Amino acid sequence: MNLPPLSQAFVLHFGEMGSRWGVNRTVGQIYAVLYISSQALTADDIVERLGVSRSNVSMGLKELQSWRLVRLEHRPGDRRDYFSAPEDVWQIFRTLAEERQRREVDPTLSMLRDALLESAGSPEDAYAQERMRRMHELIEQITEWFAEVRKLSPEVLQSLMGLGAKVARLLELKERVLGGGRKEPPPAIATSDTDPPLGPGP
Amino acid sequence: MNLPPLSQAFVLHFGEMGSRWGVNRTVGQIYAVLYISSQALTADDIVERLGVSRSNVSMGLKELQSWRLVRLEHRPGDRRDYFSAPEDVWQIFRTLAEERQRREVDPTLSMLRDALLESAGSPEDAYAQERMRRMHELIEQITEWFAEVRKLSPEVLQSLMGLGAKVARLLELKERVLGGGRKEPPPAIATSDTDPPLGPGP
DNA sequence: CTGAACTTTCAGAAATTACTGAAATTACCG
DNA sequence: CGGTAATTTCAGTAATTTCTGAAAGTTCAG
Repeated sequence: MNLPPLSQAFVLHFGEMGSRWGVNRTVGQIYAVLYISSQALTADDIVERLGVSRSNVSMGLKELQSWRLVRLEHRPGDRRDYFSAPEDVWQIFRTLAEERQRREVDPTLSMLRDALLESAGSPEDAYAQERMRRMHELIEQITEWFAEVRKLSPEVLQSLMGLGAKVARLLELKERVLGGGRKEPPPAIATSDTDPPLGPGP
Repeated sequence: MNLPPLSQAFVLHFGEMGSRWGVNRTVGQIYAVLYISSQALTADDIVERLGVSRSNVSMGLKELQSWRLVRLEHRPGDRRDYFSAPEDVWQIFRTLAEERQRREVDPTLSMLRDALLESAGSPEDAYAQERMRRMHELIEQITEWFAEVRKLSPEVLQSLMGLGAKVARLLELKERVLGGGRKEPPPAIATSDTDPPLGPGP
């Protein structure tokens, strides 16, 4: 590996972390190299910095492109592909969240929806189905919330995050000022804690 | 695998998904079996349902315990260990988020902090360090926000999620009502989009 | 103690995943 | 076209991870 010391530490760390994620070491390292590079790099630049095979880099870049985490560009009079990682960290975060949603959450939602349409053929399955319903409900709620939040500009989002839990106090404020002018009526909100117990299974 | 049809589909799916996550197929399946079970199960019950070795189940349960996703209980007059998955889906979500924070985010924050304390020995490293600073900033902000949000009760949290992006409008409302009575002064909020460009590297 | 019931550990086998170099393919230039 | 510079694919190998059965460990009743 051919990198200055700080960069090397960062790249090695991303290699390790990559594995805790859905990507392999090399993919993590390639992304790290691009993230801290001040200019776009060719695949051979990356080979040179990481000391892995050209084909490995090619595959890694392809995977990073499928995550929309790297961008491909070209230079006039140069046939090579140049790769770079978008700079805006908020945008990176958003992209990551979207891709994970697509890869991890959507298939699960879809499986749960299918299972909820079937009719249970045994008491065990009936109970299982009820548990799936609860999981489906949760995931759908979080998914919808996140889709909404994605519409906010980074500025507003940052303000909200800056407020942190104080947002909860805003909620009370709203109640006070607008006097419960919500779409849904204000009866006690159902929570998992207050859901009726499912009762013992078979 | 010895499970009724709906349960089996769910368990198989969790096995697949487990791999996209940081856990292996068996661990995912064990969790799934416990999640949809109406009562606590012994390790041998799980062996029976999944058709994997006893030792594999033992290791998987240990891992799930380290994630705080399963709970161990005992019954009077029975020496065996009984395992169950907590019922409350919100609590499960919270636990997952906390563990991932601990395993994926905290080590990265720590590495970044260390790197930011060093002094860069080359122009490349100086640029890399600046990029790391931006990443550190983002992660820290999101981490703090999440720590705040964790303090909210599930009820309030659900209300907030129900509001979705409408929360942003609350923000404007607050400005209007309270007239900018914030801790921090209200100059334009710095965003990644408006950060000064770092300029070309070396 | 002893032994039965249960759980954990661990070394090696099996399965999976990652990586490489060679060959095939693509893109472009003259 | 033919040639060259680049990228991609792929079959085989290397490395890693997962899984198992056997052995060791633990707990508790008698």
